[in-house]
Amino acid sequence: MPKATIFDVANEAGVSIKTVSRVVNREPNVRDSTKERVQRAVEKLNYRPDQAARNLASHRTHLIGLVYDDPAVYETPSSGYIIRMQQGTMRACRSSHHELFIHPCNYRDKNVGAELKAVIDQVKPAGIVLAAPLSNMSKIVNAIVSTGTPLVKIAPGIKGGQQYSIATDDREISAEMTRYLASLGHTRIAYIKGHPIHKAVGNRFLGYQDGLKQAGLPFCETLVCEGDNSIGSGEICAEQLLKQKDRPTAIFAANDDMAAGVVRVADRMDIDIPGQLSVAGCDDIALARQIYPALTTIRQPLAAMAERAAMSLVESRGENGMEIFPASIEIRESTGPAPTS
Amino acid sequence: MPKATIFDVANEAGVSIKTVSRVVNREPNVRDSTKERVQRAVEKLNYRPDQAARNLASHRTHLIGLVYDDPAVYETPSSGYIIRMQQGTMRACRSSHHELFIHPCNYRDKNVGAELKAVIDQVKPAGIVLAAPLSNMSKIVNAIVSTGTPLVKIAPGIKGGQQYSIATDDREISAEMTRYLASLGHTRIAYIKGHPIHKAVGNRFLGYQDGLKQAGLPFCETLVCEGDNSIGSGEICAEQLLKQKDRPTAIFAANDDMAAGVVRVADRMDIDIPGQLSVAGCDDIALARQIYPALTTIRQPLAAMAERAAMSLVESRGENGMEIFPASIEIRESTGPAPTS
DNA sequence: GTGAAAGCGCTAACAC
DNA sequence: GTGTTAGCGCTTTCAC
Repeated sequence: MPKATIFDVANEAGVSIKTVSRVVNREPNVRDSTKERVQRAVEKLNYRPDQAARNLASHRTHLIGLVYDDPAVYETPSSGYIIRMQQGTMRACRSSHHELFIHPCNYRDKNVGAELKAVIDQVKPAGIVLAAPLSNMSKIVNAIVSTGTPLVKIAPGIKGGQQYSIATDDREISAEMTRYLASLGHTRIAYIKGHPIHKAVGNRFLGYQDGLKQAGLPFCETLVCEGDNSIGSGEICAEQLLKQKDRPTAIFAANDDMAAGVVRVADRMDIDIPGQLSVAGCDDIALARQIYPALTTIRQPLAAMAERAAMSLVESRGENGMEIFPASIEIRESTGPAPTS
Repeated sequence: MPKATIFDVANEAGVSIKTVSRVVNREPNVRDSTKERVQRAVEKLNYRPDQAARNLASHRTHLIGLVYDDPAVYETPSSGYIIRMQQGTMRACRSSHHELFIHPCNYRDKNVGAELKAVIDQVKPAGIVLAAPLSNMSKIVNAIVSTGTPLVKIAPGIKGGQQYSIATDDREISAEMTRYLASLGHTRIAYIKGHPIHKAVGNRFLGYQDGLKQAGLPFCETLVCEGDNSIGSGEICAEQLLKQKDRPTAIFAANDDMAAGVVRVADRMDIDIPGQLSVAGCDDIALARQIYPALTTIRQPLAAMAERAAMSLVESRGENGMEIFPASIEIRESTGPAPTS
């Protein structure tokens, strides 16, 4: 049988197509009895509104876009972060009958703005979920905003902006992790900073300094190193940190990938984790549990955050402001008491 | 200025809308001079065809769907595999002005078939790229085929079916890996099988047996263990294999995740890799280089395969048959000469 | 509460 | 080669 249209349903129910449209779109002003009659007809004919027609007439679609920086291009395969975001947005899409399209892009490219505009213009998504670090780049944000498409930013790292944001309390939880390491007896706690372009990750460094102060430990420049969020940069930083004469007994990295790099170097240098060195990461991506020893890390509810972001889009309450999701410390195998040398 | 329509362009160029349509869609039978005139008008008015209208009139979209099993639900985060596929299909989409929508699904669910049909019905994608192991499940394949949507299967593991397939020479390359291990002096080479639902991974076991035979080594039941493609199952198998009195000196796992599990167990049991145990995986996902020691593995050009799949869809030559991409052996840190006990 | 009619901006079929 | 004319299946506007 050929696909039923809105006319078939109207015929079957003995009403006009407008009434069918009202019922299908849950608009008010339809008598209950009429509504029921229409719903029966819909069932009977197995009617499903045609999206393309709907899109054309309404100038909107049921597509949610997830826009993120594509790390693959730069050999920093922190895909765990992205996968978790995808899962969250996907969950929201499923429950709201939307579909998800993904658009990895490269912020280093001069034309990202124009590219994004073109894509949005083309797809006409119902909304965009914008992942960090793109969410803290005005170039990107403005390009999306200029299309008039609803936007939610994930972990923009800063308060400003007229868009709704979803973030975690990076600074506080990082302070807590630092205090936890101090509580294990570590006094030389090193820190590996992330890529400076990523504002939210930058907040973690502030938290590290807070934690040090709260634990009564001095901040020491030589115990800080700057990576770029990749495993490779974690390795380079770890080598630098661990070849010092008075080397740290704990290293806290601003993300799990860099922490994994530290573990690789320690393995290679035959430094026992956590016996001689404690390592902590941040994000709790899958990798944290895949390596040995499994990483103590900060669990960010990324999927939940992304799901919330997508839901706020489909519910399209044009909120602004920021919602904070609580992060938590996940203690695994890579941290332990400071060595008693 | 309001968005230009095909009428505006036709006016500007002094032709009919059909001619504009021809030029925009690169159809033949347009005089060069007319074509140029139209193109100038398009430029001038910055005309971009409206996708929704196009979709409605043509009953097609410019969306490519990537359908895969969502491992997240089952705590087997082998996301590396999926990410590589996404990258490949994305590349094809970019170069052909398509967008990518992703649809993870769960083959264990009774209703996947209906769900897929509904989604396809809704989105009307130009084509579907179907990842393994879904590609070897007739329930899934038939559901998609019944919608009439072009389909390309990735690594279906078997020849049959009327759809175009893209695969690697799993069996041969696995034999080669086995011979490589034998050439290092290993005589007790264990194998960890993958989940039986995954046909392509099953072929690797045949290759292992081929390789053993070619190297003149006996096949030994007690050196074979069956996992489910997850890290956790790799750990369980490794424990079983390594607690034997006459334990293997090499373990070849049917995928990288399980190989990573072996590495975790060896670390825990203080077995040196590759000094006392060589470990080899398959797929070359990012994880293979993220752990220490980095895994010797079989490099599958997954992204290239997925890209080819998506391209064949947008070029919509209704091919069938199977295209084989060559895999290669990637020697890293986890394999070495057999111990000379 | 409900319906009639007018598009939305394109593609497809066919005429010229 | 090029143009004409119908739709595609909805939403919107506004009248009743």
